[in-house]
Amino acid sequence: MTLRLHNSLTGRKEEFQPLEPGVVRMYTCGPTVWGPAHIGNMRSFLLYDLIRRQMRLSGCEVRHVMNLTDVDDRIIEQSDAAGMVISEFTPRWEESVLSDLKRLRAEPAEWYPRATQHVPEMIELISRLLELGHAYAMEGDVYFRIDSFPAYGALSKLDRRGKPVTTRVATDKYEKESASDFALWKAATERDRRVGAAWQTPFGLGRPGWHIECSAMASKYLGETLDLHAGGVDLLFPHHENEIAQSEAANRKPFSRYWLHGEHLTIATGDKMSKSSGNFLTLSDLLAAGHDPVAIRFQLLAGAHYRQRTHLSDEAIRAAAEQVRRLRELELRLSLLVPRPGVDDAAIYETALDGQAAYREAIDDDLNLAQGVGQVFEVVRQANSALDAGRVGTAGREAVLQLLAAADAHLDVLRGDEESLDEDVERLIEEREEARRRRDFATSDRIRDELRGRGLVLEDSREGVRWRRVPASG
RNA sequence: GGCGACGUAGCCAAGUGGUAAGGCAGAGGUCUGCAAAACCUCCAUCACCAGUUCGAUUCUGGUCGUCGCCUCCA
Repeated sequence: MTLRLHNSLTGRKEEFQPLEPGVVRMYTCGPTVWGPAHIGNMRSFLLYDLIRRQMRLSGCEVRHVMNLTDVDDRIIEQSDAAGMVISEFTPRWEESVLSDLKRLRAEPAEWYPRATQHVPEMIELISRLLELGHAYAMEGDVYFRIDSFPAYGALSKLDRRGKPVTTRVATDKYEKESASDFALWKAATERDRRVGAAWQTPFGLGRPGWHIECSAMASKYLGETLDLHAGGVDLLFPHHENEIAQSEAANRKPFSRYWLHGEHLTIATGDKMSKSSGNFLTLSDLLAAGHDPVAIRFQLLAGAHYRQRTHLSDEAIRAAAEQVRRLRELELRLSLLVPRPGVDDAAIYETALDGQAAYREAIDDDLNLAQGVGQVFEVVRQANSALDAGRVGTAGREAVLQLLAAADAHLDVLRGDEESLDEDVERLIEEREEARRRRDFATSDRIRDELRGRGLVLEDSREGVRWRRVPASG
């Protein structure tokens, strides 16, 4: 069974094969760095993480570009308001996004190119479009001529003939040939110059339009045809549609063979999270509320299929944390197990193998991690049951551990952050063990309650006492 | 107005033409000095209506509801 992905271009699930066997070229739309990324952005970025992990697991070398848009209207506004040039303003937010990604254990992309560092590539691309008649200059702006590209609309399936042409015209300064022509290059304003967002080019002093950076940087790092391009659904139109138009008009080659679009994370009411409207949560907000980043990762990745709209609630994140705990708990039990020689563990062995197959199938079916995780937990329950009954041997243990590892290759939640206990806490735990040996349960219970108040739960097991952190309380 | 998606138990959620995975929460048990953990049991007829079908949650049509895109946005 091979990976099948839902391709937005065709609206169907298709088998994924990279153009060059063994190498996957993927471009994913990153953030505009004018403020903190919100947790909905993170959902998309974790989708990219899931894709690249699966590609690597299937034996491919991954070449992954995620752009950082570091020049746009809001960046210019904010920089100007802060009395800065944009190159002083954006680094802080770049760092903020990259740090969030790290906390959520996203594998780093191979490249994080910045728009402002690729102006020459954009100039070249725009020049080619001008030469080929796909673009025209007008009073310092350069527009893409949509009528010159008949395939326009193939991705978004928008029928542009019937489209109302009102709003767009009103917001643009100059007359365009057609209302839906979009800007490749924008003449610099006074403010653009003031904040360092203006470049000297053959078409005049100006700055890039929104879409051109992706076309220019994608081909620079990955070539003219990508295997896969991903982004949030809100980018499908016009951003991705325009990328296709620019790239294919210039290169006369397909721009990307597969398009993946991740659904939105909504706010609790079901409405879209949006930076500009202010109704959004950041990773920092959730961490401040006491949530574990690993639980957030689990929920964003496996809480729902990526093409399903969903929202994060405290309850959902707590449920995810509990699932993570159960996975870790099982792994620990298995690792501590000393199998009895000759034990018959055929049942759990078979169950684990079936689970592995089911898990793999779920992932192959358009990265259905939510379903895959369901399969894993079916095995988790049975493995715990078999452990209770003493019916796990070496083969069974290995098979279950393999399943956990297979899932964790996507989830990446088993490994905990290294944590140690304060000395006085260690001493208290030791004292309690002493008391228990004396069967002085009053003392031992008092110590346990004391530690519970400090956010530590103790578990007595055959292998000794274990501890774990929980929200501190009484 | 145009295009589109979704509506499954308290919550998160998978899925299929033949009477609905998994997780969290909850209830009752087993185990335990007591707990915790683990396990066992219980907990939905899939928004509504009509149609197709031997049979629909899954297909078709309609109704209601929620949301998205069409304009900067993962």
